[in-house]
Amino acid sequence: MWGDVLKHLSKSCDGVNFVPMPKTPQRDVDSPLYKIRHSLAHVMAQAVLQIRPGSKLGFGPPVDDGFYYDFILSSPITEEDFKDIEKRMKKILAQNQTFSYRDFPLEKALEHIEQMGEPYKAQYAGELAKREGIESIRFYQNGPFEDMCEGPHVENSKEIPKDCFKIHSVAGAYWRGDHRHVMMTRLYAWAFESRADLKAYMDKREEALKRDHKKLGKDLDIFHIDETVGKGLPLWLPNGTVIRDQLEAFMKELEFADGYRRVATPHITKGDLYYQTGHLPYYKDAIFPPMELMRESESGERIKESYYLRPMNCPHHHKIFSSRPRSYRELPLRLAEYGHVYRYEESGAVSGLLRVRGMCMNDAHIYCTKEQVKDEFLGVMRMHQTLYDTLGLKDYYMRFSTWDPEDSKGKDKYMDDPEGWETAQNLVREAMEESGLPFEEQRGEAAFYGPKIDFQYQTVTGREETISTNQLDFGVAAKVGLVYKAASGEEGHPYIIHRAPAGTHERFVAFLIEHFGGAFPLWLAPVQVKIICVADKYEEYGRKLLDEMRAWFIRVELDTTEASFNKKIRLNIKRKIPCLLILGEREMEKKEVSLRRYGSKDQTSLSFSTFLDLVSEEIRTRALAP
RNA sequence: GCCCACGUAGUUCAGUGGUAGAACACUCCCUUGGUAAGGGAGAGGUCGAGAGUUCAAUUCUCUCCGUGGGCACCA
Repeated sequence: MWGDVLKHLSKSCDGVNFVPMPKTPQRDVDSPLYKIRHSLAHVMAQAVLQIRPGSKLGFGPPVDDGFYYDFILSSPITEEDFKDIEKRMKKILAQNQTFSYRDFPLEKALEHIEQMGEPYKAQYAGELAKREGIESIRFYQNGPFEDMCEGPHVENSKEIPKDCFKIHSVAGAYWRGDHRHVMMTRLYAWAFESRADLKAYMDKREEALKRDHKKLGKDLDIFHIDETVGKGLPLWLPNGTVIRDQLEAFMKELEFADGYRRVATPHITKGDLYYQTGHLPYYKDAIFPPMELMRESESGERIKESYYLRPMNCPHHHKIFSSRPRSYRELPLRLAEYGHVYRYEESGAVSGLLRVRGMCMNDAHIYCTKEQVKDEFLGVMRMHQTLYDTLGLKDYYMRFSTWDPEDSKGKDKYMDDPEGWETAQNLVREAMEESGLPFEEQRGEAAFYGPKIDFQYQTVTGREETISTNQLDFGVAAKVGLVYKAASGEEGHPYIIHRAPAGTHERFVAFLIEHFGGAFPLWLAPVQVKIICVADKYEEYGRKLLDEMRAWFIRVELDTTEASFNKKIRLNIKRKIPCLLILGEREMEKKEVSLRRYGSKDQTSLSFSTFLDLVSEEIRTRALAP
């Protein structure tokens, strides 16, 4: 049996059929759809100015499913106004307005925008004017509406179907995406090339929302968030705990096979640790306020001790590394822990299981030499591959998150060591290029201590989140004083890989719920087998099978409710249980079971022993489907 | 934290300036049933919390808490 387990592990680590999706398709600005969306944004602005004269304009670009426009409104707009705005937009479209543009040389453009009385546009124009290579600014006109805009647009509003768009939400958004600026009102609309496309999109969306982990989490009794416990502090119900435990068991196997060593560390720590590691300044906004205890020293002095709920596991693991002198012979040292961490996320950021304040992370730190970095980094990528392949996760892309020294918002966001950044980023880039894995670089998304590969996934509502991460830390070891004795006899600081292929249980399970629509593969399903008897008199046979399956650690239940047979079938299908076993006269006589798999209306009869073999094998191999 | 919306039974939702209703779930009784709702009865709500307006507030106003969608944030 052990041989089997190990065979399975090594097998699943072979081969590269890792085919992540590219990020959202690049926008083709010359496509009809782009022009339609962009033009509709101008039309919407025109309509909004009709009902809210004196409002000022921000930006109004196309987005993946439509467009938006930002305004400083003369008086608020609510959902009740959407119909009116749409009606006015349709009227405008019917006027067959021509979209035409003029290019003004800079000086004239600035003068012109001043006359238009659009302070935000004027501010942006002023910035454009200072940029190199810009000699003129374009203004688009349709009907009475003029907007500073690069285009392109449709030639005439009659090209836009009157029923291909729908305003769907109003939201606040900071001017230029910066929270230090004024908050504008953003109107979002969906827009497509035709009514049929719009309808298809809306139907698909409605269908997707049925998979929302918050809805399914409640329907399937996976987790509960109780406001008396606290915002963002989910309680895992028995069903959800099964999923966590199975996932955790899988990761522990993978980590064992790759030579990780497990550790266990406390959830709290004295503040001194964070002062030593220098984490505190970077995290102070996201940390729960410390617990403060007073104790008395021998001399009667009152001494204050502060304990923090840890926002990350790294410093604890670093202390394990430094608990005694280390030799290069011990590297790479891989310390793994499914560790609980607590972060005081801002109230507006907390959402379902996706952004929480208490979470459990599939964490590990690999301490290694510079020469070992590439191999170790790729080893982690392979572990991701095994996990993702096993779960059938495909719709993600890999983001190479690098630092941006020019980031005006985050001057203090990164460690100040340009050379270190350069080296670390090159190591990651080389490793990734060697592996042939596709990735997209994004500046300004790095961790404070180094570059990383983030696995970006979309929720059913279209929000992008990181589910897994693989980070190369080049600087903390020196800062914290982590050293090893090199072969030369000199001391060196290890590179540290921080990695979490299964992210946090909270977010990862949220994605799995949505990915599987709540119909989990057998190995993850909270209840794997449900026995339904046609009549009470077969329950004894059912109980016998139940006991036998339990002995094999199969999660099985016997339906003893008094509901009608039909109703039992219905309720158990609604719970998305993978295997329903129907027992009656026929089955009992022949020592058989009738099996109905989730998602199929058909059923097959087979001997109980065959069923047991098949189910066990399916669970053991963590198969996605029978 | 900011913008908008929302908060009524376990769940999904209806409703009202004169202190509430449906369906499903739950409990009990009848039904002993072969593949997605058998029949009946019952129980269940400080209408998120607090304050204000009013003779009277679940309903109107304000504050807080929570939820959803955005924005910002995301070690």
